[in-house]
Amino acid sequence: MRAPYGLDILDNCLTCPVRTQHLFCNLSPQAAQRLNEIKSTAVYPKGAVLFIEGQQPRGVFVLCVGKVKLSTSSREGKTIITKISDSGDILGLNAVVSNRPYEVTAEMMEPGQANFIPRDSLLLMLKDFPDVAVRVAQQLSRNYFTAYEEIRTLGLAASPSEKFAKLLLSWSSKSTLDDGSAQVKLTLTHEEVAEIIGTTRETVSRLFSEFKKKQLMQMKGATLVIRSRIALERIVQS
Amino acid sequence: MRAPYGLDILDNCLTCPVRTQHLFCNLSPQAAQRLNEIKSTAVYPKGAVLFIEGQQPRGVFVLCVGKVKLSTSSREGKTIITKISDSGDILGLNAVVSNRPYEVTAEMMEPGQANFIPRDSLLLMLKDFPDVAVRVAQQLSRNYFTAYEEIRTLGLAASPSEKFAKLLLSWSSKSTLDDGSAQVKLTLTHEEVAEIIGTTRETVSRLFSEFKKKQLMQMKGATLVIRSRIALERIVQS
DNA sequence: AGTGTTTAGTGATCCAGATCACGCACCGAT
DNA sequence: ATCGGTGCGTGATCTGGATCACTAAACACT
Repeated sequence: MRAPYGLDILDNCLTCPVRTQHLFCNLSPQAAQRLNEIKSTAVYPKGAVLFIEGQQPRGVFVLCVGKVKLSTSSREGKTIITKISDSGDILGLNAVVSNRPYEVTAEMMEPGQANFIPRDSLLLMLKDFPDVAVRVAQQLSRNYFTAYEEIRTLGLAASPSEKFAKLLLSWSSKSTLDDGSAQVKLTLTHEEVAEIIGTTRETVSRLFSEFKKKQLMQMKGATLVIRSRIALERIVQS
Repeated sequence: MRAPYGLDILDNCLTCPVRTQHLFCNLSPQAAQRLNEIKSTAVYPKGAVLFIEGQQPRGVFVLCVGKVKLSTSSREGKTIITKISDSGDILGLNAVVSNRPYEVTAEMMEPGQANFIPRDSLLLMLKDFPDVAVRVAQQLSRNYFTAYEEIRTLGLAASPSEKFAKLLLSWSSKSTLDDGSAQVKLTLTHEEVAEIIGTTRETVSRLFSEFKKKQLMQMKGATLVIRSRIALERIVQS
């Protein structure tokens, strides 16, 4: 991990891995300049809450360092985690653009850093800089796409096993070796995994055992080793 | 229903009920002009398919007349209906903006009419007209919002009864009388309702009986009469 | 009117996964 | 060491809805 201090958006753009088409990269110099004027940077401890479901949108957060858990809860206390964001992600964009309450709660899962852009400034920018507006539209439609994936998983994938397999695949896709195996640092509790795939803690425990027994995966300390993606894909079937 | 022929986007804007903040209304004259140049209008019979899940996006459809069923299917043939669109809705926008395959299949549920705007023309417009880009961004974030609602329903609402109650509420909200009752023309089969709330046809049948017995609703021919929203809201609880 | 086709209602069975109820391992604090 | 807290593993039970298998309407089309 890079030094979390002293980054501005442009630096971050340059240093962030992969994100070449990041929302705020390769903008016109004027837009980039403006962006750096209106943003402010802050450091957050683990457990810090950036915003809460239902709040009026104050602005967007551009995550530089750390992981963020996005979740929604029902009145009865059931919670689902809809996404784990990491560096480069834009949080709260939909709420800001549509001027509706934040639809999720965003909580830091580890210490990190984020740039904050106030709502009004961002909206003004959209009007002044067409390139930014187009970027924002693209980002929104990407968000929509992942939301749709979620809907498919929740609505079509029948069994918890299927959803679990899907989750493992999504994890491993970020770091798959040439031989089809992958290693992922597991930072979530069983409880949290349950909230992602919409089942209970106990079922997740049993899924872990089951998948280990079936040689689909194994644990090395806190590292999850996935044997073969192909076998998992056979389980998913959707 | 108005005469389905001879409408152009601007006419439609003027004649469409409610939609004052419709995507293509109140644009700058130049933008409106351009829009009318690039759009083309067509009439579709019942059952016509505007686009299919997985296809490369050709463009967006602005629905003028008729209802459209948006659905996704899994490989095993299970289908979920994610939305019933009606006049004024923009279909395929996300796919076009993000240049990914259409994420749903769009099928006319009744004869209707739609304007088609080809992908390239639309994307060019976004670059030339910032106001259109902002509108598109807003529309996308609204789409995201409804998708998120869907996620909440699927992920948090436990029982079919709950989801069914939620569905009835969403129907009645469009046409509730002062005394809390509402009448809705039921155009869907039990099968289709099942695909919306993610359960089986049989369960939907039983839900209908159950809700009738509990005095929550009743049928008058093809018209669904909802007694009191309050009772339904008690069932939803989320 | 008659015949095929889609839609609805309902009972009987079955089972995956929720729920409940433990015991145990681990870790940091006193 | 001891103690609380948090997360994990697993058995025993219970149940809501899926599934299967029908019959009965409703409708559509010569």
